[in-house]
Amino acid sequence: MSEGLSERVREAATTLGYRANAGARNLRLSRTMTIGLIYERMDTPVYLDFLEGMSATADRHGYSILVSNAASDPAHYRQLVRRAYERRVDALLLSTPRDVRAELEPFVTAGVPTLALFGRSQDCSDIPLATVPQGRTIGVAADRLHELGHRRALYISTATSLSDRWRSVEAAVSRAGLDPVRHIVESGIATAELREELSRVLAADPAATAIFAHGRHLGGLFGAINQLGESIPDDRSVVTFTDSRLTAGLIDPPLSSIHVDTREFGEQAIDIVEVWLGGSPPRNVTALDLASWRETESVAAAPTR
Amino acid sequence: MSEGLSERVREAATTLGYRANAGARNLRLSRTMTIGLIYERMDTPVYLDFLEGMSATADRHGYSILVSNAASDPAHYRQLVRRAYERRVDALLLSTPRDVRAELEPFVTAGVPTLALFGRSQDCSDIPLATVPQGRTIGVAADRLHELGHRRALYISTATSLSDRWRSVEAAVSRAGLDPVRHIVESGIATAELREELSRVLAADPAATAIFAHGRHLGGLFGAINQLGESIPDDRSVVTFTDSRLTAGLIDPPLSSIHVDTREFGEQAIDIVEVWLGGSPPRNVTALDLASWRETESVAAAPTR
DNA sequence: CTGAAAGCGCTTACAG
DNA sequence: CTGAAAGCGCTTACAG
Repeated sequence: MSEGLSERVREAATTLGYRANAGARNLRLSRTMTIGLIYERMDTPVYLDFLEGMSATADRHGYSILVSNAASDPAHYRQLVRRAYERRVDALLLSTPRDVRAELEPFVTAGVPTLALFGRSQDCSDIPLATVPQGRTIGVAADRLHELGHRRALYISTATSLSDRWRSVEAAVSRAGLDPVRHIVESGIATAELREELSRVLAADPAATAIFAHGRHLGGLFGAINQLGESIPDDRSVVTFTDSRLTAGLIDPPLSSIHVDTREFGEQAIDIVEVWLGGSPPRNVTALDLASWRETESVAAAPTR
Repeated sequence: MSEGLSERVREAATTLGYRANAGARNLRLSRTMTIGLIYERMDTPVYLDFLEGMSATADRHGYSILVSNAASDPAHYRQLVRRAYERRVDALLLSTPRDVRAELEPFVTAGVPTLALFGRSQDCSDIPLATVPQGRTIGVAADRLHELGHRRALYISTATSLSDRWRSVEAAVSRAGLDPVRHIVESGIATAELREELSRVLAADPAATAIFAHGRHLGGLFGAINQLGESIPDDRSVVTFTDSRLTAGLIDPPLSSIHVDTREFGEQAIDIVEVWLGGSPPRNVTALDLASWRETESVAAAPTR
């Protein structure tokens, strides 16, 4: 075939608008160039950061991402896993998988890369996990708070958490020489209600001058502190977790945080999968060093009695 | 075939773990049961709300969603459109398409449902658009601010916006009897820098007691107001746009807003596509009535001189 | 009613 | 080097 001919064919293809059918090609090559992502829920902007990172690297490797959301429904989660298998995704990323081991069996049997993210339940303990351990960084924060004179730390969160952050906080805070206390908040509580609840908690515990809280409880916390006539950081120092790039611009001065680069986490998750597709499965748990302590004006010396 | 046999076959299939290959089935049926979603960027949590709504309805109809992100790169956007075509998505949702008309041609020719979201550039004016018009609601807000004694409204935003909100604000605000002024912010500006910039703007314009600002500029705005020793709502009333469910919990008291139910928008976008797949294309622009005025303590009577 | 064949749109090994 | 055939895993129209 002459060079000129090949050129003319190419030209004709462009003119006629021929575009190869990727599905047909992939059927022939028995792959789909598709990576499944199943979210257990979509309740924090951090998931968009993650998706952005994933999407960027997957794109670069020619993969497309099939996202879905179980919306906190375990049965739905299982169904989504089955669907992902029917679609023969080349790899599956699972946000906090819980009680889905049976549905994952076809993937495991077929040797399809299947990676748990953020956390996983007991039954899925043989499914490789990628996480960003925050214990060390929480330790840095706790030490700093102790240095600033704080002696009692309050951790605010909902009850269930597969990533089990309370244990990390409790351990790190005790080690630093502060008393750890926990306040459990009902999941999905309204901000106004949370404000009242935290007002009582704070009023009853003036010694808890260091506070760790998650993004979704920040509004209620600020409201409570305000309502009590207290202020940040004069009366209470506040630290938050994995703040999203997308919400950072909402608070000024910005909060001190156990920061996690979630976008980068997304990129590295795909890297792991990519290597796995190349034949090397990851270890049972891959700890990504993506957490860092970010100190801002929301943290200061503990008030003197 | 006896009923018992059919039952035994079904059983055997389950035991052996047989799951039909959806790709092969879809090739035969020349469809993919896949809907493409291309984001021009992923810079607000609102996009996760939208994705959640889309995902829920698409799921219900048996469709999967292929998301991608052009990350503000026009060439990348065009490439993603080509990729979506190669994958033969059954329908394509485009967040603010701009200068991609040529790449959309194969979809248009093939009669594949292709829907623009939020806004579209001039060249894409024949691609049906779904939006949530906010003019009326901005009018309600403006009237309310006038009623509260405000006479000058400041609108803060970046320069480019396909949805062109400034025109709506300008028109509505003037109609209500307030002077509209605009302050253009550099895209991607840091919160601290924005705080300084807005401090100067506000100091120079004490009469602008009503302020309209987007989520990403709120931190800087709060900082500026604080820095000037002013407060909300005593000195300035603040209104924001399409606040995300995901960030609502971050601010207390909550902000007044031109609220848009973005999750529902996602659901209805899929409904439109679903009807289109059934044979009825939508009108050139579908205006969804999903905006509402939410008044909170961030808005109050204008200060008396 | 049952079973084999054709075909969806590709790629690749193979014969000419 | 070129061209026709086989096959990826399904569904459906068709012959027996």
